[in-house]
Amino acid sequence: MKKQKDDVERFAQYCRSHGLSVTHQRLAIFEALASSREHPSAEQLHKAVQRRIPALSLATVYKNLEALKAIGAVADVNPLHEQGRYEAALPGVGAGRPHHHLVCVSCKKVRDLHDADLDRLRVRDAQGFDIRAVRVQAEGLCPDCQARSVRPRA
Amino acid sequence: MKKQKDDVERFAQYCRSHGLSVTHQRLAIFEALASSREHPSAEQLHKAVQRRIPALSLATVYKNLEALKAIGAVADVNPLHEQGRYEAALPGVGAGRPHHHLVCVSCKKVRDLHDADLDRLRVRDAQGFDIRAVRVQAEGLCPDCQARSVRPRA
DNA sequence: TTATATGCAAACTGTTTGCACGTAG
DNA sequence: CTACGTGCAAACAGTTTGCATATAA
Repeated sequence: MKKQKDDVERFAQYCRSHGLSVTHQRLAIFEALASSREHPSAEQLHKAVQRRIPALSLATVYKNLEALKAIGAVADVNPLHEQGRYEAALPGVGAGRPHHHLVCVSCKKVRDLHDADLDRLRVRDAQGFDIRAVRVQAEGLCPDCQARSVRPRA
Repeated sequence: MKKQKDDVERFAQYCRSHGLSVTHQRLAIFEALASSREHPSAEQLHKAVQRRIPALSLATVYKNLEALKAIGAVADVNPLHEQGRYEAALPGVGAGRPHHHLVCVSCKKVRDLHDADLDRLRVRDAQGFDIRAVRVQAEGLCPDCQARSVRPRA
């Protein structure tokens, strides 16, 4: 496991080439994230990195996650985490049939996607999970946001 | 569109048979949700229903969504909305390759799911979206939570 | 040296809770 | 009549922001 050093260097380069300084906090946060298989929340990450940097503040974790997302070094697991979204599930009423979702990563709009092929998907390696539903989430830009991004300052 | 009356009745029956009273607030909230294609948030729903019931409180909307989820009449679009979750995305480091997710609906654990077949998925009817990624999210119970649910009060 | 990052505390947003009153069954 | 639901206000949790200080380059 000496490949880790390479990764650190690669991360440092990536930051510099994108105009971000390489602080030890930033480095530690990224290392903790990259070596975790937990898809951690900001708080989990904060706790983990505090073992090495006790003075680390939670605000710094948030600011770094934001900065690293902006340069593409970190990604949200989930584009819809800012507020709960609901749908009717009473069989036969509203959205009560199996379906998938189109999600606009910009305005967070969600549209239903009905596709019998996708309904047939099966997961090969469930890692012991008892799977209840397999949902496809297609992420991209909705028509409105595409139009907006052609003329960014409209 | 006189089928709506049937749906209302069906919803009322469903509530009663699950021990929930049928209040006009509850009915209006469900109708608004079932007739929306927006996968609305609690606040959007609140605003929408307030046009008919101006005194409706946001707390009531939340309590109803909770109650209706408990009897299976409403579903979360997204099992991970309580906090942001992150992953490293630097190409080649950590989770920086295309992959999918196993999500435990009980403890919210997320595991990576690598499957070349799933990577090949294409969406048939993108409804004008410019799709950047197609992610499969398999939802179920993780091994730990399965064990727990065998002995509920351990 | 100087632009950027950090830590702290205060502000905000989305959600939950406790309790007095109201209403469905 | 009585249990369940509602509305209000206060409490909470997660996240963001402003500002003085510290640090990378």
